Amino acid sequence: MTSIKDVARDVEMSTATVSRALRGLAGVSEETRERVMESARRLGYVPSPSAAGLASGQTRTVAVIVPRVTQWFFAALVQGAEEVLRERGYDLLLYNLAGDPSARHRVFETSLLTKRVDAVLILSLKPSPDELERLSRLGRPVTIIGADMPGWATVRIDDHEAAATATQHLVDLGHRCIAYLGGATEGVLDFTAPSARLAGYRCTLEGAGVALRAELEEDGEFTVAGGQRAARQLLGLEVAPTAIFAASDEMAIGALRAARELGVRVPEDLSVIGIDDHEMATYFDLTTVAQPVHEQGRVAATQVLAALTDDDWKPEQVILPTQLVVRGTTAQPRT
Amino acid sequence: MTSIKDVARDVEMSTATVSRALRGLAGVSEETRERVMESARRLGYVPSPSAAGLASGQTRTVAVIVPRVTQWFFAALVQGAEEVLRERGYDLLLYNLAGDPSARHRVFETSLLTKRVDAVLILSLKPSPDELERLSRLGRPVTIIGADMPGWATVRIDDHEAAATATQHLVDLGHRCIAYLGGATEGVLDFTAPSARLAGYRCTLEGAGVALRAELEEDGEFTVAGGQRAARQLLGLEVAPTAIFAASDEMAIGALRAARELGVRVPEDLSVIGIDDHEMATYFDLTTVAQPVHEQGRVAATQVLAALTDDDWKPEQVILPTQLVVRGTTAQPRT
DNA sequence: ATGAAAGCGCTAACAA
DNA sequence: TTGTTAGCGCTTTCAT
Repeated sequence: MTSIKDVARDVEMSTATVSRALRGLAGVSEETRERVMESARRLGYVPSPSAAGLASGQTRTVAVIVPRVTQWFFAALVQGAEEVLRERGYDLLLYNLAGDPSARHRVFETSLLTKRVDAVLILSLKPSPDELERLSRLGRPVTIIGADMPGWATVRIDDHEAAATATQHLVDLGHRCIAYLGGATEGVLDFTAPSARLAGYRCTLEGAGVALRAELEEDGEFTVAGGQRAARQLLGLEVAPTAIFAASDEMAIGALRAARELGVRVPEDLSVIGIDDHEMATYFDLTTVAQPVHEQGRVAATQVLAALTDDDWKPEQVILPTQLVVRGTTAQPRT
Repeated sequence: MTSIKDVARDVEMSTATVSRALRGLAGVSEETRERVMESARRLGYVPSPSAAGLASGQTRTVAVIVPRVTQWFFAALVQGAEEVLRERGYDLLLYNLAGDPSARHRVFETSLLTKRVDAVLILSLKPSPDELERLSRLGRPVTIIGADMPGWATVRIDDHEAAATATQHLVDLGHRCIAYLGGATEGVLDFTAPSARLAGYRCTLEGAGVALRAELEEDGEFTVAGGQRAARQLLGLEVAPTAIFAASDEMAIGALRAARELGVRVPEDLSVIGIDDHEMATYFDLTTVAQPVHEQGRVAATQVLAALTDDDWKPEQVILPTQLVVRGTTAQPRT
């Protein structure tokens, strides 16, 4: 394996100069740089990240912690982040928790990350106080996507507003009996979205003078299957809703499925709206509040890299815009 | 940052012994091992992967190269692989090509991989001869998922058989005018599946004494949108097919969408079958030939790690079974 | 069972 | 602009 020494010998220079030339640092004559580059190419030289990391303390690697890559939403975030990282020459170390509590424990507690990565990207997970403590002890930039944590660098949408937009759309159509499909609003595995979206739903209904009914708020676990189960429940109510606002498109898709099962026509008998603009949303003709998923991944990666290079960097809370996308699953209630 | 030296000093031993004790190597007294462990814990010692990598030449990291994480199929493979890697203490470096040719070029050509990972997992990509050449020069274990490449370690399903099963299902139902939705069967971006599935389709039709019609074979690009476009085309034919076999569930979903658009009823006027058993398949009530996606990721990771540890390891071609899953999108043709 | 010592391949501070 | 010289924090012979 050819090392920097081989290149140095080849161009008859010190390894220091070769290192500088290869990394594009200042203080190297143009001629030298070219000779070094040419030699490196000719000899097939590839730098050793381990050696560079050991000597410099920088790994040019970013850890991305994701709840579950198989969910389109998280995968899209990862993809956005990966693009930016790659462009800037950083590698992406993927930690997929996939619902395994021990995996989460290991990543955070046993400081797997120490000395291994330059920065950390946390996708749609709300770290516990203990985990936050460990993260800050890491002494490395951390950006969190989808959480509202003052003092930390975060990227998210305005969940309250997004939910309000969705609910208002239903209200504007004339619906008064509107159910909510959400998820757990507390617990370690929670993130900001569920509670903020629930609040947005409630506020809007109250603003419209509609009384809240506890039995119209169901837990759909943010999955298709959970949404289907919860919607089945809702549609079986004595006073069934004429519309369902699901806090995620996957739950909304589950609701559509439940409606079909029960012979409830959409949008004639039931309107359904989600949040996300999932890649499949268009194929279900689902009305939704779109959020820039891919872009959030990009912004988060950009932010965390900025923290690595800018000296006067301080954590920012970035909020990206959402947009109502009206498709075919919402309509006026039958009179 | 506490290093191995600090621990050595603390237990009044050499760093060599501490290193051995920490890694569970033989030749360390039980008492010493316990003292070392305790001290390491107390001092909050975390080993440096860079240093270990530099000294040992092993990074305990595996590169996973994936065409596009946002596609459920690939994400599920990644998740399967990640589980196994994590269990065994390996990290996963994700390279997402996402259709960016320069990304692919960079990963393979500029040997981003050299000195960085112990092994490589390639998901559903058929490396070009040039890329194969580079991979073998890596001198590291490589496992390829979804390709049929004798001499290399591969994990896949029998694509020919899967396609035959799907086609035969339609034939058995009485269909004679069966269209095929596939993808490019050549080019660098191709993998084994498209051509093998097309062949399985053709063989089965011929076996059933049904004449092939070129206009019934369409390119759906293995995406929902592509499938929809291609199916629209097929359904507009003068002699339109009574059934469509899509080589992937995503294309099948596109076909369902096209049928709905055109007022073609499924399964009354048109039967649709896919391959994969995509997570959404059940919500579309899609008949399909299921393949063990997650499991293929696990097997591939297990295989590549075995190569790392077993001395007498040689590349194996693993083929995992598929299974017909009949749901509601296939039925007898109307007479 | 343990230790001494020589690197692994690079970066960075200091000199020249 | 370039070179010299120490390491970075481990692992791994080779001794003992």
